[in-house]
This record gives sequence, C-alpha cells and structure tokens, in this order.
Amino acid sequence: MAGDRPDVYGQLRNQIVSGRFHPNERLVEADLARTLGAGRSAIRAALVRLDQEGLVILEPNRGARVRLISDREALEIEEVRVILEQLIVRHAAYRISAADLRALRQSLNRMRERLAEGNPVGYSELNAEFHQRICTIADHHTAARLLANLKSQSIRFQYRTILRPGRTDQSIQEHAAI
Amino acid sequence: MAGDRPDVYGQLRNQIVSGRFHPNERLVEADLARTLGAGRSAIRAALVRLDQEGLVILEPNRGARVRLISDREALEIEEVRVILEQLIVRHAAYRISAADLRALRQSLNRMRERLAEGNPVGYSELNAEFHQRICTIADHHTAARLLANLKSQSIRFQYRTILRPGRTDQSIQEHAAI
DNA sequence: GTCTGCCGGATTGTCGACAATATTTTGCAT
DNA sequence: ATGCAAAATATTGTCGACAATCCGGCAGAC
Repeated sequence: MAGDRPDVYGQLRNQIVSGRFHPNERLVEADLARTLGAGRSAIRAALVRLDQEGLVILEPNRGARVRLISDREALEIEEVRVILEQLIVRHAAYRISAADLRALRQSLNRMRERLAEGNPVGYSELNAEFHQRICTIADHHTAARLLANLKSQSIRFQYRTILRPGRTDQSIQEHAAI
Repeated sequence: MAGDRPDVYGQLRNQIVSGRFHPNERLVEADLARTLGAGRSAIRAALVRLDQEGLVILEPNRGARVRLISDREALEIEEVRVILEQLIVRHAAYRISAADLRALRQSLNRMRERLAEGNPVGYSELNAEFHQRICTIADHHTAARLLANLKSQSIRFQYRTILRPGRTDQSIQEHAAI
C-alpha cells in the first residue's frame, strides 16, 4: 500500500497540522517509522525540524510530543502575524507594478463574488492565493519565512479568520493606492 | 584538550556566529565530528536545527554550508527586528510594575555612565541585559523566540547597533511612561 | 581544441545494532 | 490498602557500516 515516502518531514507536518494527532500526544519514533515506512533516521531529522519550527516539543531522552498551543500563545501568534503582514503589505505597496495591481483588483473582485454567493472554501482558496501573490510582490523573504512558520502553528486552531480578512484586504487596498 | 561536549548544537552555533567559518564555507559532517569529538548523528541533528534556524543552508545530497546573508537580507532582518521589538516594548509597557520600572531606570542610568566614560563593551553588556529584562517583562514568548532567531543571524554583520539603541531606549522610555 | 561520456574519490543518506535513559510494572514491607 | 524499592520494559541517543549520490579529472571522438 505504501508508495514512495519522498518527504517524511512534510508528511509528518501535514498529519500534525491537520489534527490527526491529539495535542500533547507522544510521538514514538519507531512507531512513526513503521507507519510512514521510513527509517528512524528520517523520522528523527523531521522531528528536529518540527521542534525548531515549534510544532512539536522535543525533550532530551524523553521523546517528542505535539506541542500544545495555549489560547494565550495563539493570541501572541496572531499579534505577530498581523504586524508581519502589515510590514509585507507596506513593502508590496512600494514595489507594486501597474500589472500587479490590476491582477490584485481582479482577485479581490473574484473573492467578493465567492463571498456573495456563499462559497467560503472558494473564498479561502482565493484569499490564500491573494496573500501569496502579495508576498511575491513584497519579496521580503525574511518576513515571509517567519509568517509561514507562524501560520503552520496557528492553523490547528482554525480561529475563524473568515471574519477578519476583509479588514486587512481593505488596508491592503489603501496601501496599494499609494 | 577535549572536555565534555554536552551540546554540539550550541557549540556549532557559537563557532558560526563568532565568524570562525567563512561565509559559504562547506561544513563536512565527518570533519566536524572529528573536530567536536562527537558522532555524525549529533552533527547531523545540529545541522538540521541550524538549517531551520537559517544559520546554515542544507541542500539534499550536497551537505551544509554556512549561509551567506546578503546586505539586502540584513536590512530585511533589521526591519523585522525593529517591529518585533516595538511589539515587545508595547507589551512590556502594559505589564510593567513600579519595581520593574525603577530597575529599568537604574539600568538606563548605568548605561549612560558607561557611554559617558567611553566604555562601549560595558555599555553593550548592559544593553543586552536591558533588552533581556524587557523581554522578561513583556512575557511575549513568540516574539522573543523570533527575535532571538533574527539576532543570531544578524550578529555576524556587527552592523553598528551602537549608534541606534539610544533611539530605541528613548521610545522605550516613552512607552514605559504610559 | 572542445565536447561528451566514464571512472574514482569524497560526501551524504539510510539502515541496523547496541548503550543510555526514562517509564511502567512487580514484589515486598508496613 | 499504601508506599517504596527494584527488576522489567519501552524508548531514545549514539555509533559504525553500507548504499546512493555528487564532484572532479581523464580518455576518446569529432
């Protein structure tokens, strides 16, 4: 049944962010190795990365557990996320080209359509693409990296970011207008 | 000569940030293993962490090199560092106690003394302690973590942060006054 | 003279086995 | 029954060996 397992890290990461593991659940290396069809070495490397990334916590001689993110920490993450996005938008506003701006407006219109027709998943996809495009325009590798890091942590909460983005989008529009 | 090697990661990290390796220099696992007196496993784990941290770049099947940080990226890092510190200071301002505030003022005065008597290293130490104390007060684990991450990367440049901190200190004072 | 394909050395990636450490269970005395 | 000590189990940390892959040089064809 097991095809190739080209990327143990990504696989584990997906299983964690998609909530397949309970918070604070122990991640036993040998177990994961059998499940994913990889050796313990790969698992270990992946766990180290995930620990540094903040998705799991790795205590010496005591193995790895999926890290539980407290409500308070989720707020912290949200705070930092907001200021990083503001920074990125600011950069994008300075570097943006006319063509980019047209494309963005178009994306925004499509997003409004999805929202109007009550299609939240379509909206969410477009929103992700929209953010991605702005990150590309801003070309701020450092901020983008940290942002991706934070998003992977907060995704487990599924804090309804459906309500808020409208505001950020408008602020984006404002900046884009500059 | 070789005592205990309790923390291969920290050791490697120090050697990198202190500039003992040239930028873009290849880090050969077996080599490091001999130098640090540890097995390749430990070296490998440390390299993975350093890669995720952004201090080295780790290409598949091609080993690790110390990551070269371009001038542009250094500016990016500085930008993010500034906004993160602003966030932290804001938090600290809200949570600060009277005793903390007294201690901070005292630290500031000592820093001014060092500066007046032309003692930059003493000033630098006090400054680090000052920032550390503010981080403790702010108690914003997420921002502090990212900040530490960024600092370790920018330290190699030694961009003269001697000139600027006066400004940030003043902004700190302003916020503390609130 | 330049390009292409091949070979040898060097380095990384992976696996298995063993030692070190933590966790659970068991046995025993109170 | 309860609490403590010690064996038994489970899990991680490390080491060594081997396979896979990459880099450089070298021979040969054109």
